Amino acid sequence: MPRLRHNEQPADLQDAIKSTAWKQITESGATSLSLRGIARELGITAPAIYNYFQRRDDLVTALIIDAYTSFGDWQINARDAVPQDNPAGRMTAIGLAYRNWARTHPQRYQLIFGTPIPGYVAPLEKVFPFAARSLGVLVSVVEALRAAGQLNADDFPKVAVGYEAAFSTWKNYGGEADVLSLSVAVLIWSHVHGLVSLEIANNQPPFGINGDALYLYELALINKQFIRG
Amino acid sequence: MPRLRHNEQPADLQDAIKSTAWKQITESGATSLSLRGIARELGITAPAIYNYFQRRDDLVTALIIDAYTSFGDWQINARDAVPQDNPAGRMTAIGLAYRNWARTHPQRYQLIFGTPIPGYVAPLEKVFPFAARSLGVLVSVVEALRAAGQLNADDFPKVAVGYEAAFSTWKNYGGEADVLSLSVAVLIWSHVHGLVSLEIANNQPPFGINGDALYLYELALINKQFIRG
DNA sequence: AAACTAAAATAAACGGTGTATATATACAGT
DNA sequence: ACTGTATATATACACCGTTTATTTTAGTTT
Repeated sequence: MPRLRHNEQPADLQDAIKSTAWKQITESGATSLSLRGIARELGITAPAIYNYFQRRDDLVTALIIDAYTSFGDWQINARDAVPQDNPAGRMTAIGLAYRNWARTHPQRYQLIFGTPIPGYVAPLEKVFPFAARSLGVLVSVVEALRAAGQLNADDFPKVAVGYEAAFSTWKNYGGEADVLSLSVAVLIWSHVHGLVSLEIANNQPPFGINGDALYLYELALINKQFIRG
Repeated sequence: MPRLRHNEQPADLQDAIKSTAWKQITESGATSLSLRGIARELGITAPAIYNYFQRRDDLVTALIIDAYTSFGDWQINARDAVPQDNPAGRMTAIGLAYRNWARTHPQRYQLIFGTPIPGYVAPLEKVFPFAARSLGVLVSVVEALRAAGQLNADDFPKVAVGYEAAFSTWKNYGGEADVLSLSVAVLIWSHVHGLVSLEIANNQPPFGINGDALYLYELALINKQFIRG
């Protein structure tokens, strides 16, 4: 037998390419990510990268998966630091962790939720499991609230006919969450995402409010809206 | 006197460049905007564009200003279609208009709130007046609520010390709005922005909720939270 | 140990981008 | 007609992702 294939041997260069990519993203932003730049820093030629990533977009996808993994870790750790019998406290904890992660890793946040790479569109089938792992933390907290009879979402809109099938996609990746819990989680997610994305992208007009206080106010609003008792 | 300068004569080509840019953005997305592509379609050479826009980024800024103007128009029309003595109705109207505009012009929305152009960062001093005109509509509705004693935001966090000065920037462009009204407007804006940006970017997991119903639910939440009476 | 074979690197090139510089052209005022 | 300037083009540079052909490298087999 000849030389082993990549996926059968320790992929040193593959890791080196990714970490160099992260280094450049951290230093100069995701928009200036370039295969040639990575190769330059590694002392190799650009086409050599194609032995490890068939396209630039495949590298970006790998980076996005790394980012989602890091994000999901923060969410899991934040949730599990609060006792299981306190879902309201867990909700606040993961909300704070959401913003903290985004402010600690703004480039990663942009990579996931922005569109910094020209022409790149994330392949859902590859990224979804890792995105689901992250959102799944919020879903699990909503589920816990529901199980404890503390979820205040009686008048929540029903999922439209024709979309139930799409929910099974989630179940394949993210477990057995209830349809209502998923829907509520998406809306809560959109609230924190709205504030944080504006803050990270610096799109907030420069009449800057106290960011910490405003975010805490928002988390309190979420609790007031969706948690009873 | 020699030939007139651009800004003193009918700027045919300047407009042609912009509308060709919009055409290409609409057809193939903002990420594939290219000066050479525009020149190709106009039958001129790429450097000729530099007589009208000193940099690619200046063209993008002009496009963003156009987009903000269109967005602001929708906001103004939506607000003024509801009687002045019904600020709650006006709030819902501009909320619906926000999403309708984004869904009608997803590329324009992305151009303003996404980062589709590699390396581009909007020059705040040029863009701010037009952004302020758009957000100013929401601010004006919040102001009307406050004036009518219907604004429910007693426990809203105060603006942090050191930021008051930044508020005067807003006043220069956007008028005499109260600091509290501005703060509340930003939070409301972040709510609709969170939902709409996820919808436009297709970042919402594919267990799609009925988008219309969910958005209406969110607008109802906003009314419940911030409007009394 | 030598020969073979396939993986992984390089070299060179293609078509694309934004942009700077130098040059040609067209037009207004004297 | 001449002159000056605005505006076009021509050319070139430095990037980019990607493809092709070629060389090097290293493990397996004889």
